[in-house]
Amino acid sequence: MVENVTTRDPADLPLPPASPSTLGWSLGVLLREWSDRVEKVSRDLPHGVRGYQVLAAVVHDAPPTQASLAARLGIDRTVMTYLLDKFVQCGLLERRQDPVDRRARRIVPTDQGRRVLADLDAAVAGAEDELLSGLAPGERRVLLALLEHAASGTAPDEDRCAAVARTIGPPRHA
Amino acid sequence: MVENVTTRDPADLPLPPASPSTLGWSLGVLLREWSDRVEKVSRDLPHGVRGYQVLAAVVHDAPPTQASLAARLGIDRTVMTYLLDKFVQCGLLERRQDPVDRRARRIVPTDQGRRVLADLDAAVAGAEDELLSGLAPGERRVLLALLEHAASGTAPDEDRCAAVARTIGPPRHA
DNA sequence: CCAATATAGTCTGTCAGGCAGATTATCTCG
DNA sequence: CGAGATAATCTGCCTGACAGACTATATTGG
Repeated sequence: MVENVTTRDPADLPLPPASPSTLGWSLGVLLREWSDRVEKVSRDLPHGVRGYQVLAAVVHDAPPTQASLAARLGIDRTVMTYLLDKFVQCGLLERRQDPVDRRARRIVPTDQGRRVLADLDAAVAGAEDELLSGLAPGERRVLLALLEHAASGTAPDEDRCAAVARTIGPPRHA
Repeated sequence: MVENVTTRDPADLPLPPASPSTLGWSLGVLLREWSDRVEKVSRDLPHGVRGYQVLAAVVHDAPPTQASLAARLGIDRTVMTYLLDKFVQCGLLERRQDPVDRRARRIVPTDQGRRVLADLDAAVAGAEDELLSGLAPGERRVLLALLEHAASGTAPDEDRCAAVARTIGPPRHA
Protein backbone atom coordinates (compact mmCIF):
# COMPACT_ATOMS: atom_id res chain seq x y z
CA MET A 1 0.00 0.00 0.00
CA VAL A 2 1.35 3.29 -0.97
CA GLU A 3 0.89 5.59 1.93
CA ASN A 4 1.59 8.96 0.56
CA VAL A 5 -1.46 10.04 2.43
CA THR A 6 -0.20 11.95 5.36
CA THR A 7 -3.46 12.24 7.19
CA ARG A 8 -2.20 11.70 10.66
CA ASP A 9 -3.04 15.08 12.06
CA PRO A 10 -6.46 16.69 12.06
CA ALA A 11 -4.75 20.06 11.72
CA ASP A 12 -3.34 18.84 8.47
CA LEU A 13 -4.86 20.49 5.51
CA PRO A 14 -7.09 18.21 3.53
CA LEU A 15 -6.10 19.32 0.07
CA PRO A 16 -2.34 19.60 -0.06
CA PRO A 17 -1.30 18.32 -3.47
CA ALA A 18 -4.73 18.46 -5.01
CA SER A 19 -6.20 21.14 -7.22
CA PRO A 20 -4.53 24.47 -6.67
CA SER A 21 -7.23 26.14 -8.61
CA THR A 22 -9.98 26.14 -6.07
CA LEU A 23 -9.18 29.81 -5.92
CA GLY A 24 -9.97 30.51 -9.53
CA TRP A 25 -13.02 28.38 -9.47
CA SER A 26 -14.40 29.85 -6.27
CA LEU A 27 -13.83 33.37 -7.44
CA GLY A 28 -15.52 32.56 -10.71
CA VAL A 29 -18.56 31.00 -9.13
CA LEU A 30 -18.99 33.76 -6.62
CA LEU A 31 -18.52 36.57 -9.09
CA ARG A 32 -20.91 34.97 -11.52
CA GLU A 33 -23.49 34.53 -8.81
CA TRP A 34 -22.95 38.04 -7.56
CA SER A 35 -23.34 39.41 -11.06
CA ASP A 36 -26.52 37.50 -11.68
CA ARG A 37 -28.11 38.78 -8.54
CA VAL A 38 -26.96 42.33 -8.98
CA GLU A 39 -28.05 42.18 -12.58
CA LYS A 40 -31.60 41.45 -11.51
CA VAL A 41 -31.49 44.38 -9.16
CA SER A 42 -29.92 46.78 -11.66
CA ARG A 43 -32.12 45.94 -14.56
CA ASP A 44 -33.26 49.53 -14.98
CA LEU A 45 -29.78 50.94 -14.96
CA PRO A 46 -28.14 51.67 -18.33
CA HIS A 47 -25.73 48.79 -18.34
CA GLY A 48 -26.80 46.36 -15.69
CA VAL A 49 -24.19 45.16 -13.27
CA ARG A 50 -21.51 47.11 -14.96
CA GLY A 51 -23.58 50.20 -14.78
CA TYR A 52 -23.94 49.66 -11.07
CA GLN A 53 -20.23 49.22 -10.66
CA VAL A 54 -19.51 52.38 -12.57
CA LEU A 55 -22.03 54.42 -10.64
CA ALA A 56 -20.86 53.01 -7.33
CA ALA A 57 -17.24 53.69 -8.15
CA VAL A 58 -17.98 57.24 -9.16
CA VAL A 59 -19.96 58.04 -6.06
CA HIS A 60 -18.08 56.09 -3.45
CA ASP A 61 -14.54 56.36 -4.66
CA ALA A 62 -14.67 59.52 -6.73
CA PRO A 63 -11.79 58.64 -9.03
CA PRO A 64 -10.29 61.85 -10.35
CA THR A 65 -10.51 60.99 -14.00
CA GLN A 66 -12.33 58.87 -16.51
CA ALA A 67 -9.22 56.86 -17.21
CA SER A 68 -8.61 56.05 -13.58
CA LEU A 69 -12.22 55.05 -13.20
CA ALA A 70 -11.80 52.68 -16.10
CA ALA A 71 -8.58 51.29 -14.69
CA ARG A 72 -10.15 50.73 -11.34
CA LEU A 73 -12.89 48.63 -12.87
CA GLY A 74 -10.72 46.95 -15.46
CA ILE A 75 -12.64 48.48 -18.33
CA ASP A 76 -11.16 49.74 -21.57
CA ARG A 77 -11.08 53.51 -22.03
CA THR A 78 -13.00 53.41 -25.26
CA VAL A 79 -15.67 51.35 -23.60
CA MET A 80 -15.86 53.67 -20.66
CA THR A 81 -16.63 56.47 -23.07
CA TYR A 82 -19.88 55.05 -24.27
CA LEU A 83 -20.85 53.69 -20.89
CA LEU A 84 -20.62 57.19 -19.51
CA ASP A 85 -22.42 58.61 -22.54
CA LYS A 86 -25.46 56.64 -21.54
CA PHE A 87 -25.27 57.68 -17.93
CA VAL A 88 -24.95 61.33 -18.82
CA GLN A 89 -27.82 60.97 -21.22
CA CYS A 90 -29.93 59.49 -18.44
CA GLY A 91 -29.07 62.32 -16.10
CA LEU A 92 -27.29 60.17 -13.54
CA LEU A 93 -23.79 61.46 -14.10
CA GLU A 94 -22.16 64.55 -15.49
CA ARG A 95 -18.93 65.17 -17.33
CA ARG A 96 -17.19 68.33 -16.28
CA GLN A 97 -14.00 69.72 -17.56
CA ASP A 98 -11.28 69.41 -15.03
CA PRO A 99 -10.29 73.02 -14.41
CA VAL A 100 -6.66 72.17 -13.89
CA ASP A 101 -6.22 69.81 -16.82
CA ARG A 102 -8.55 70.60 -19.63
CA ARG A 103 -7.96 67.33 -21.40
CA ALA A 104 -9.50 65.43 -18.54
CA ARG A 105 -13.12 65.16 -17.47
CA ARG A 106 -14.25 64.88 -13.93
CA ILE A 107 -17.13 62.51 -13.58
CA VAL A 108 -19.60 63.65 -10.98
CA PRO A 109 -22.93 62.19 -9.97
CA THR A 110 -26.12 64.19 -10.20
CA ASP A 111 -28.51 64.27 -7.31
CA GLN A 112 -30.63 61.74 -9.04
CA GLY A 113 -27.58 59.60 -9.57
CA ARG A 114 -26.92 59.62 -5.87
CA ARG A 115 -30.47 58.79 -5.06
CA VAL A 116 -30.61 55.94 -7.54
CA LEU A 117 -27.37 54.55 -6.24
CA ALA A 118 -28.55 54.70 -2.66
CA ASP A 119 -31.53 52.55 -3.54
CA LEU A 120 -29.41 50.17 -5.51
CA ASP A 121 -26.87 49.91 -2.75
CA ALA A 122 -29.56 48.82 -0.38
CA ALA A 123 -30.82 46.20 -2.78
CA VAL A 124 -27.32 44.99 -3.53
CA ALA A 125 -26.56 44.72 0.15
CA GLY A 126 -29.55 42.44 0.43
CA ALA A 127 -28.43 40.36 -2.50
CA GLU A 128 -24.96 40.00 -1.08
CA ASP A 129 -26.39 38.96 2.20
CA GLU A 130 -28.34 36.25 0.51
CA LEU A 131 -25.33 35.25 -1.54
CA LEU A 132 -23.29 34.68 1.57
CA SER A 133 -26.09 33.10 3.50
CA GLY A 134 -24.02 29.96 3.92
CA LEU A 135 -21.56 31.81 6.09
CA ALA A 136 -21.93 32.93 9.66
CA PRO A 137 -21.85 36.70 10.22
CA GLY A 138 -18.35 36.53 11.62
CA GLU A 139 -17.14 34.50 8.70
CA ARG A 140 -18.62 36.98 6.29
CA ARG A 141 -16.82 39.84 7.88
CA VAL A 142 -13.56 37.97 7.76
CA LEU A 143 -14.10 36.99 4.16
CA LEU A 144 -14.88 40.53 3.09
CA ALA A 145 -11.91 41.93 4.94
CA LEU A 146 -9.51 39.40 3.48
CA LEU A 147 -10.90 39.81 -0.01
CA GLU A 148 -10.58 43.52 0.12
CA HIS A 149 -7.11 43.31 1.55
CA ALA A 150 -6.02 40.88 -1.13
CA ALA A 151 -7.63 42.94 -3.86
CA SER A 152 -6.10 46.16 -2.63
CA GLY A 153 -2.72 44.54 -2.61
CA THR A 154 -2.94 43.74 -6.29
CA ALA A 155 -5.07 46.59 -7.51
CA PRO A 156 -3.38 48.97 -9.94
CA ASP A 157 -3.89 52.31 -8.27
CA GLU A 158 -6.42 52.59 -5.52
CA ASP A 159 -5.06 51.21 -2.26
CA ARG A 160 -4.59 54.23 -0.14
CA CYS A 161 -8.07 55.54 -0.81
CA ALA A 162 -9.54 52.31 0.41
CA ALA A 163 -7.06 52.00 3.21
CA VAL A 164 -7.84 55.48 4.45
CA ALA A 165 -11.54 54.96 4.11
CA ARG A 166 -11.29 51.80 6.09
CA THR A 167 -9.20 53.40 8.79
CA ILE A 168 -11.44 56.40 9.15
CA GLY A 169 -14.77 54.76 8.94
CA PRO A 170 -15.08 51.00 9.18
CA PRO A 171 -18.49 49.59 8.24
CA ARG A 172 -20.54 50.46 11.22
CA HIS A 173 -24.04 49.33 11.36
CA ALA A 174 -26.02 52.18 12.77
CA MET B 1 -13.44 82.55 -12.00
CA VAL B 2 -16.32 80.50 -10.96
CA GLU B 3 -14.73 78.41 -8.32
CA ASN B 4 -17.19 75.79 -7.44
CA VAL B 5 -14.81 74.10 -5.11
CA THR B 6 -17.35 72.34 -3.07
CA THR B 7 -14.94 69.93 -1.56
CA ARG B 8 -13.45 71.92 1.23
CA ASP B 9 -15.65 70.63 3.98
CA PRO B 10 -14.33 67.39 5.47
CA ALA B 11 -17.77 66.41 6.65
CA ASP B 12 -19.03 66.98 3.17
CA LEU B 13 -17.84 63.82 1.51
CA PRO B 14 -17.79 61.01 3.95
CA LEU B 15 -18.59 57.49 2.90
CA PRO B 16 -21.70 57.49 4.96
CA PRO B 17 -23.38 54.17 4.38
CA ALA B 18 -20.35 52.00 3.75
CA SER B 19 -20.41 50.86 0.18
CA PRO B 20 -21.89 47.40 0.04
CA SER B 21 -20.16 46.60 -3.18
CA THR B 22 -16.69 46.03 -1.92
CA LEU B 23 -17.57 42.40 -2.45
CA GLY B 24 -18.25 42.73 -6.13
CA TRP B 25 -15.28 44.92 -6.69
CA SER B 26 -12.89 42.72 -4.76
CA LEU B 27 -14.07 39.62 -6.52
CA GLY B 28 -13.69 41.35 -9.84
CA VAL B 29 -10.21 42.60 -9.18
CA LEU B 30 -9.00 39.29 -7.86
CA LEU B 31 -10.52 37.22 -10.61
CA ARG B 32 -9.15 39.53 -13.25
CA GLU B 33 -5.73 39.38 -11.71
CA TRP B 34 -5.92 35.63 -11.33
CA SER B 35 -6.98 35.28 -14.94
CA ASP B 36 -4.18 37.46 -16.20
CA ARG B 37 -1.57 35.49 -14.36
CA VAL B 38 -2.98 32.12 -15.25
CA GLU B 39 -3.35 33.28 -18.82
CA LYS B 40 0.36 33.89 -19.04
CA VAL B 41 1.03 30.45 -17.69
CA SER B 42 -1.50 28.71 -19.93
CA ARG B 43 -0.54 30.41 -23.12
CA ASP B 44 0.15 27.10 -24.86
CA LEU B 45 -3.15 25.56 -23.93
CA PRO B 46 -5.98 25.64 -26.47
CA HIS B 47 -8.07 28.30 -24.79
CA GLY B 48 -5.92 30.00 -22.23
CA VAL B 49 -7.34 30.37 -18.75
CA ARG B 50 -10.55 28.80 -19.73
CA GLY B 51 -8.75 25.88 -21.17
CA TYR B 52 -6.96 25.46 -17.89
CA GLN B 53 -10.19 25.55 -15.99
CA VAL B 54 -11.74 22.96 -18.22
CA LEU B 55 -8.79 20.64 -18.02
CA ALA B 56 -8.50 21.05 -14.28
CA ALA B 57 -12.19 20.42 -13.79
CA VAL B 58 -12.08 17.28 -15.90
CA VAL B 59 -9.10 15.83 -14.12
CA HIS B 60 -9.75 16.91 -10.58
CA ASP B 61 -13.48 16.77 -10.38
CA ALA B 62 -14.31 14.26 -13.07
CA PRO B 63 -17.79 15.55 -13.77
CA PRO B 64 -19.87 12.72 -15.18
CA THR B 65 -21.01 14.49 -18.30
CA GLN B 66 -20.20 17.29 -20.67
CA ALA B 67 -23.23 19.23 -19.58
CA SER B 68 -22.35 19.03 -15.92
CA LEU B 69 -18.85 20.12 -16.71
CA ALA B 70 -20.24 23.13 -18.50
CA ALA B 71 -22.60 23.91 -15.65
CA ARG B 72 -19.82 23.69 -13.14
CA LEU B 73 -17.79 26.28 -14.99
CA GLY B 74 -20.70 28.43 -16.00
CA ILE B 75 -20.12 27.84 -19.68
CA ASP B 76 -22.79 27.37 -22.31
CA ARG B 77 -23.09 23.85 -23.62
CA THR B 78 -22.68 24.89 -27.24
CA VAL B 79 -19.48 26.62 -26.26
CA MET B 80 -18.28 23.61 -24.33
CA THR B 81 -18.62 21.60 -27.49
CA TYR B 82 -16.00 23.48 -29.43
CA LEU B 83 -13.77 23.96 -26.42
CA LEU B 84 -13.60 20.20 -26.06
CA ASP B 85 -13.18 19.73 -29.80
CA LYS B 86 -9.92 21.56 -29.56
CA PHE B 87 -8.74 19.57 -26.56
CA VAL B 88 -9.55 16.28 -28.20
CA GLN B 89 -7.81 17.44 -31.32
CA CYS B 90 -4.73 18.25 -29.27
CA GLY B 91 -4.75 14.88 -27.61
CA LEU B 92 -5.32 16.17 -24.11
CA LEU B 93 -8.82 14.86 -23.60
CA GLU B 94 -11.01 12.15 -25.03
CA ARG B 95 -14.71 11.84 -25.57
CA ARG B 96 -16.02 8.39 -24.81
CA GLN B 97 -19.53 7.18 -25.09
CA ASP B 98 -21.05 6.65 -21.74
CA PRO B 99 -21.89 2.93 -21.77
CA VAL B 100 -24.99 3.37 -19.69
CA ASP B 101 -26.42 6.39 -21.48
CA ARG B 102 -25.38 6.52 -25.06
CA ARG B 103 -26.47 10.10 -25.53
CA ALA B 104 -23.88 11.27 -23.08
CA ARG B 105 -20.12 11.50 -23.46
CA ARG B 106 -17.70 10.93 -20.68
CA ILE B 107 -14.81 13.31 -20.88
CA VAL B 108 -11.58 11.67 -19.82
CA PRO B 109 -8.05 13.01 -19.80
CA THR B 110 -5.30 11.34 -21.77
CA ASP B 111 -1.99 10.64 -20.12
CA GLN B 112 -0.58 13.65 -21.81
CA GLY B 113 -3.51 15.67 -20.57
CA ARG B 114 -2.69 14.66 -17.02
CA ARG B 115 0.94 15.47 -17.46
CA VAL B 116 0.26 18.85 -18.96
CA LEU B 117 -2.16 19.65 -16.20
CA ALA B 118 0.30 18.63 -13.53
CA ASP B 119 2.82 21.12 -14.87
CA LEU B 120 0.22 23.80 -15.18
CA ASP B 121 -1.05 23.17 -11.69
CA ALA B 122 2.39 23.77 -10.32
CA ALA B 123 2.76 26.98 -12.25
CA VAL B 124 -0.70 28.14 -11.27
CA ALA B 125 0.02 27.39 -7.65
CA GLY B 126 3.00 29.67 -7.92
CA ALA B 127 0.96 32.38 -9.55
CA GLU B 128 -1.69 32.15 -6.87
CA ASP B 129 0.95 32.35 -4.24
CA GLU B 130 2.22 35.52 -5.74
CA LEU B 131 -1.28 36.86 -6.15
CA LEU B 132 -1.95 36.45 -2.46
CA SER B 133 1.45 37.61 -1.38
CA GLY B 134 -0.14 40.38 0.60
CA LEU B 135 -1.69 37.88 2.96
CA ALA B 136 -0.05 35.85 5.67
CA PRO B 137 -0.13 32.08 5.16
CA GLY B 138 -2.79 31.67 7.79
CA GLU B 139 -4.92 34.34 6.22
CA ARG B 140 -4.61 32.70 2.85
CA ARG B 141 -5.83 29.42 4.16
CA VAL B 142 -8.76 31.07 5.81
CA LEU B 143 -9.58 33.01 2.68
CA LEU B 144 -9.46 29.94 0.50
CA ALA B 145 -11.57 27.93 2.88
CA LEU B 146 -14.20 30.63 3.18
CA LEU B 147 -14.27 31.25 -0.55
CA GLU B 148 -14.73 27.61 -1.30
CA HIS B 149 -17.37 27.25 1.33
CA ALA B 150 -19.27 30.25 0.03
CA ALA B 151 -18.94 29.09 -3.55
CA SER B 152 -20.05 25.58 -2.75
CA GLY B 153 -23.07 26.97 -1.00
CA THR B 154 -24.23 28.74 -4.12
CA ALA B 155 -22.93 26.44 -6.80
CA PRO B 156 -25.63 24.89 -8.96
CA ASP B 157 -24.95 21.20 -8.74
CA GLU B 158 -21.50 20.14 -7.67
CA ASP B 159 -21.20 20.31 -3.92
CA ARG B 160 -21.61 16.72 -3.04
CA CYS B 161 -19.52 15.45 -5.93
CA ALA B 162 -16.65 17.59 -4.80
CA ALA B 163 -17.30 16.88 -1.18
CA VAL B 164 -17.40 13.16 -1.76
CA ALA B 165 -14.38 13.23 -4.00
CA ARG B 166 -12.45 15.12 -1.42
CA THR B 167 -13.55 12.86 1.39
CA ILE B 168 -12.86 9.65 -0.42
CA GLY B 169 -9.64 10.82 -1.85
CA PRO B 170 -8.14 12.48 -4.86
CA PRO B 171 -9.23 11.05 -8.19
CA ARG B 172 -7.35 7.84 -8.47
CA HIS B 173 -7.37 6.85 -12.07
CA ALA B 174 -10.40 4.70 -12.53
C1' DC C 1 -44.42 -2.46 -28.12
C1' DC C 2 -45.34 2.05 -30.05
C1' DA C 3 -45.90 6.96 -29.69
C1' DA C 4 -44.84 11.01 -27.26
C1' DT C 5 -41.88 13.69 -24.76
C1' DA C 6 -37.46 14.72 -22.54
C1' DT C 7 -32.45 15.07 -22.57
C1' DA C 8 -27.25 15.03 -24.33
C1' DG C 9 -24.70 16.81 -27.65
C1' DT C 10 -23.83 19.22 -32.12
C1' DC C 11 -24.37 22.56 -35.84
C1' DT C 12 -25.63 27.09 -37.93
C1' DG C 13 -26.41 31.95 -38.17
C1' DT C 14 -26.67 36.21 -36.08
C1' DC C 15 -25.29 40.01 -33.48
C1' DA C 16 -23.36 42.72 -29.73
C1' DG C 17 -19.38 44.02 -27.57
C1' DG C 18 -14.58 44.49 -27.12
C1' DC C 19 -10.31 46.01 -28.82
C1' DA C 20 -6.77 48.12 -32.00
C1' DG C 21 -5.71 52.24 -34.28
C1' DA C 22 -6.42 56.80 -35.87
C1' DT C 23 -7.97 61.57 -34.38
C1' DT C 24 -8.43 65.81 -31.57
C1' DA C 25 -7.41 68.69 -27.83
C1' DT C 26 -4.39 69.80 -24.34
C1' DC C 27 -0.32 69.48 -21.40
C1' DT C 28 4.88 69.38 -20.53
C1' DC C 29 9.39 70.03 -21.34
C1' DG C 30 13.56 71.32 -23.75
C1' DC D 1 7.94 77.47 -30.15
C1' DG D 2 8.11 72.57 -31.56
C1' DA D 3 8.17 67.65 -30.19
C1' DG D 4 6.40 64.26 -27.75
C1' DA D 5 3.12 62.58 -24.20
C1' DT D 6 -1.57 61.98 -22.40
C1' DA D 7 -7.04 62.29 -21.89
C1' DA D 8 -10.82 61.34 -24.32
C1' DT D 9 -13.30 60.16 -28.48
C1' DC D 10 -14.32 58.04 -32.94
C1' DT D 11 -14.09 54.21 -36.46
C1' DG D 12 -14.08 49.71 -38.10
C1' DC D 13 -13.19 45.02 -37.69
C1' DC D 14 -13.68 40.60 -35.76
C1' DT D 15 -14.17 37.36 -32.19
C1' DG D 16 -16.99 34.85 -29.39
C1' DA D 17 -21.47 34.21 -27.04
C1' DC D 18 -26.09 32.82 -27.44
C1' DA D 19 -30.62 31.33 -29.75
C1' DG D 20 -32.63 27.88 -32.25
C1' DA D 21 -32.86 23.92 -35.17
C1' DC D 22 -31.41 19.11 -35.55
C1' DT D 23 -29.89 14.11 -34.37
C1' DA D 24 -29.62 10.40 -31.43
C1' DT D 25 -30.97 8.14 -27.48
C1' DA D 26 -33.72 7.52 -23.14
C1' DT D 27 -38.02 7.28 -20.63
C1' DT D 28 -42.67 6.92 -19.85
C1' DG D 29 -47.59 6.05 -20.50
C1' DG D 30 -51.12 3.80 -23.08
